[in-house]
Amino acid sequence: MKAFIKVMKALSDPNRVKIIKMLQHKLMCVCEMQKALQLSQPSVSKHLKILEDAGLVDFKKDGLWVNYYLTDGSKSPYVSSLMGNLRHWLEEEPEISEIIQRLPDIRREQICGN
Amino acid sequence: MKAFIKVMKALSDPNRVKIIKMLQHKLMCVCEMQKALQLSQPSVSKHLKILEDAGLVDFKKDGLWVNYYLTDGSKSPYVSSLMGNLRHWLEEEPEISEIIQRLPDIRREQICGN
DNA sequence: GGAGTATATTCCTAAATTGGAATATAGAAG
DNA sequence: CTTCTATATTCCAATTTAGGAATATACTCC
Repeated sequence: MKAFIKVMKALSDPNRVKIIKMLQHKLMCVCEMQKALQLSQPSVSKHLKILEDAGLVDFKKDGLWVNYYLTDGSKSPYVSSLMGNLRHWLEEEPEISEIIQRLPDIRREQICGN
Repeated sequence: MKAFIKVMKALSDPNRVKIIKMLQHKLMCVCEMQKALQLSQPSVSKHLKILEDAGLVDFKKDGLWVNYYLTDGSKSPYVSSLMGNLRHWLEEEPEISEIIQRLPDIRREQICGN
């Protein structure tokens, strides 16, 4: 039950859902998401921790950068099912599609260091 | 997006999930759920309102009783998908199965009026 | 009409959540 | 080892949430 609630809570915040939708398109570092979401860096980090604890995302460090990506959810039926559905869900939502459209213009080299 | 978040939030609380799981077995009135969940009556009513607003449950009045039941979710892909999954999800959770076991002994005639 | 009962709503409190500012950590580069 | 930079953590304020007590509403029965 606790695991299920954790996943639901993780997906109960618009910014976290946006993170999931962005990661469907590419692996991203924290500062790229910060730029895309227009949030403070600590706030993004905290959202990512919640998503990680729920088993929705994982990361690999690459020097100073921390690259986040979606898990396959193989360890949890809740995660795998919801992640599958989220591939097509919300695609038409303006809030989402606008962010996705801007994604190609967000590159870490141009953002970080500010 | 708002509709999606509403559904996720509705399913982010253990007591509300328990309500959903109970309603999979039978239509219930508020005082029966109150007994099963060991919660105050206002608290149960408020949970039910949140579930209703999310499109997960609906009700029919029958005299003084208000009978709640699960919607088919035909108006929302999020609801129909999650409700489908919740048919088999959490069946093995002790928190859930214990409540389900006690369900047959909970009859409104013996409860209400106290 | 009035009394009684099941449910909803209001009001208040405690706890959880979200956000940013400030600070700490980790790794790269000199 | 010092400096710089990307990220994590801590701390605090504002908002939201969950709970119960008190109250209001709706329906039944007389």
